Amino acid sequence: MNLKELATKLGLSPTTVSRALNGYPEVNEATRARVIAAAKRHNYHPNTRAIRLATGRAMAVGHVIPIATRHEIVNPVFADFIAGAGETYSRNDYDMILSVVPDEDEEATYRGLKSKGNVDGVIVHAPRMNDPRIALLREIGLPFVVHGRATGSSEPYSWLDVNNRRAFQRATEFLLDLGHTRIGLVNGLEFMDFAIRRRTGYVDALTARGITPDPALMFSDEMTEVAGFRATQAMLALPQPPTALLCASMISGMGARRAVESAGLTVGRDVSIIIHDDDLSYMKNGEDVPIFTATRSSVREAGRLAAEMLLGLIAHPEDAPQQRLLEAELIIGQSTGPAPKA
Amino acid sequence: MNLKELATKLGLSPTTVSRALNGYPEVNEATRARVIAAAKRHNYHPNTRAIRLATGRAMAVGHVIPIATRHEIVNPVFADFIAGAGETYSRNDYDMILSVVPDEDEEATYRGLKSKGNVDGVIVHAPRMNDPRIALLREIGLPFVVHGRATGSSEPYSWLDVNNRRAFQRATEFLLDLGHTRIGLVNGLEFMDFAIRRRTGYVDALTARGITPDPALMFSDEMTEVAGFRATQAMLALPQPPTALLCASMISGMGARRAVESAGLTVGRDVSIIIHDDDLSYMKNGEDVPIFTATRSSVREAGRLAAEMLLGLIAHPEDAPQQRLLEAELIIGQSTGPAPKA
DNA sequence: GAATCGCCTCAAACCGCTTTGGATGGTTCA
DNA sequence: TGAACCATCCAAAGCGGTTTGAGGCGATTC
Repeated sequence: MNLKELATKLGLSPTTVSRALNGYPEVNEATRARVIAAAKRHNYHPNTRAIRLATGRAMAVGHVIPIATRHEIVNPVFADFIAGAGETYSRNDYDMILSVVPDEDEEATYRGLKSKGNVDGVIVHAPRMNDPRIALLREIGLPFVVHGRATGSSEPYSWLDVNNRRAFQRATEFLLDLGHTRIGLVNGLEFMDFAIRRRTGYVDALTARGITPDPALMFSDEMTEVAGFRATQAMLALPQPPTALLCASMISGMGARRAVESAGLTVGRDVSIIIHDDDLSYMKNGEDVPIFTATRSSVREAGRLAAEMLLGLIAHPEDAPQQRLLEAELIIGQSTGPAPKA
Repeated sequence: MNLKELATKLGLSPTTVSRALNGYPEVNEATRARVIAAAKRHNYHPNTRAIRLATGRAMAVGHVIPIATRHEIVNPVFADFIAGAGETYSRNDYDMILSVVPDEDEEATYRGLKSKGNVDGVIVHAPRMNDPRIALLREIGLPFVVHGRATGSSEPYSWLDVNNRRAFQRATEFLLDLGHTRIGLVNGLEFMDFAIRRRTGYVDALTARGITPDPALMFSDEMTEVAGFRATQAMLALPQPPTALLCASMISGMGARRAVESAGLTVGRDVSIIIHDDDLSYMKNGEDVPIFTATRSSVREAGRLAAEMLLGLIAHPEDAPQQRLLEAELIIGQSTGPAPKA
């Protein structure tokens, strides 16, 4: 059933039927009702491809997921971020199209998306320092929202981020208040913007209390279980091992836990651990009582909001770029305690 | 730059330019070369929307990710599966469109996808027993491949699955060979097809050795850390606790580990653990020596293959349904050992 | 009674490509 | 030498909608 058939069946022209269904005012309300009823009865759904060609809009947004060719790692937060964004898109009848591309093909992918016209805008994932994608997207004129920020970009652009610096600063202060002074950092890769900011927060908090950050206590790697394990194991082997750790994610925190326990120590007593918790649906940090003390911010909610920002931008491209900074909560769980007496 | 402009610029008709670019034989090779050169020079990319309307093909496949409204859990294997599938799609110039929908809206989503014509086929995720989606998709005539199988569906359909029964059977046998007789099962939700099959494999192996499966040792829940923890904790509190566990995923295995260790026991000595390892990129089971003994099958590879099957089906809809059963490897890690002497 | 005005409706152009059904001119072959 | 045949190219008709510009028509105004 297409528009023309429906129109003939109703004894109307396609024009009128189209207008009736799309809520244009120049059609009699009685007629409109009749048309809508018929459309429902005949189960008429306008062909998306035709709408897209006619209107020039793609009614779709792109998410380009870069795969680091070296590590081949898909960041697990994508799943939840996308679930959140997807909710927004469904509500607005937008499609979400995902491109999984080796990071060296990213530029070509964005250009293709624009020139072939299959999306109206994109979400930029995993921004790095001085991320070239921002200039690129502005150049080719594709609306975009960055999930995170890109230190080093001068011109304003739209982004949505968690206050990573503040979160790790507060977490560090919390540990300091508990009497810890040897605090280790199990950070993500430090060319990623969020990791840089977290490190800054950590360093700032230490410095503010007169503690000189010790490079031997700062690790930076993929946020995997194994990497968390290795970093922790290395730190625990030091002459002056840390009594507390800041971990970049739930998963690296689990690696840290394994290292602590396989060293015969107990988490929360011998070694305190604070993680950053993205509140992933399949990776809940305990139930009533959180397993880990954590800085928490829902990445799913971030997905929802970022998608809304993007749709807004697409609807009003002339608007100024939007920014939104979310604060993480500091939630107390079972993995932290006072520093052990020396 | 569109086709018509390019044609005028070349002094050719749109027809010829289109044919030249699409490799049709009725065009002089010299002309073709000239056209291709001009297209490159002017950075011409055909408008996807127009192609789609003209050809009637969407050049896109859909992945409908159901969100269980009750738990709101996004299965973490999606990320890797989709990364794998995405590779296949990119190579074939297909778009991947993701719909994240509450499971009660699933049927409407599939129908909409078909009648609005935005995809040429779909991948069905997370099949359950007697899954209604199979009949639905056949009815509406949308090509599909199921990731997994749906016990109870009579008519043939295309699927790609891991031999879950066999994997868990072998894992159980391996534990039996090590002298374990009290073996616990920390399974996924048993309305999911894969969970049913795993349980069958486990039960079969026990029965074959004359051991009656003990309901007190069989748990079924979401595959989360917390669920793994709880199930394990409950079993360890039994008068006759298990000396070995089969866990449905790396994540539930981590919960199990936490429970074992917080009971003051040691994994691999007091309690052996075997997990199923989907070989997720961010959740590697150790490096040289695996952390967990595991049945392993790469879900990313599964994504690649399933996508290939689907594209084949779309290209040749008349072909008979395809099936493919992947075998999981049993890899030995540090989490298993002989049964402790009673 | 003619002119004006709103309200509805329609025919036709258009979006940018593919594809069908010729047209053209040069070759080949009987 | 004329017919059949290629090889090459083009005009035009879609694909299924949206949107512009133009009426038709009954009611109102002067």
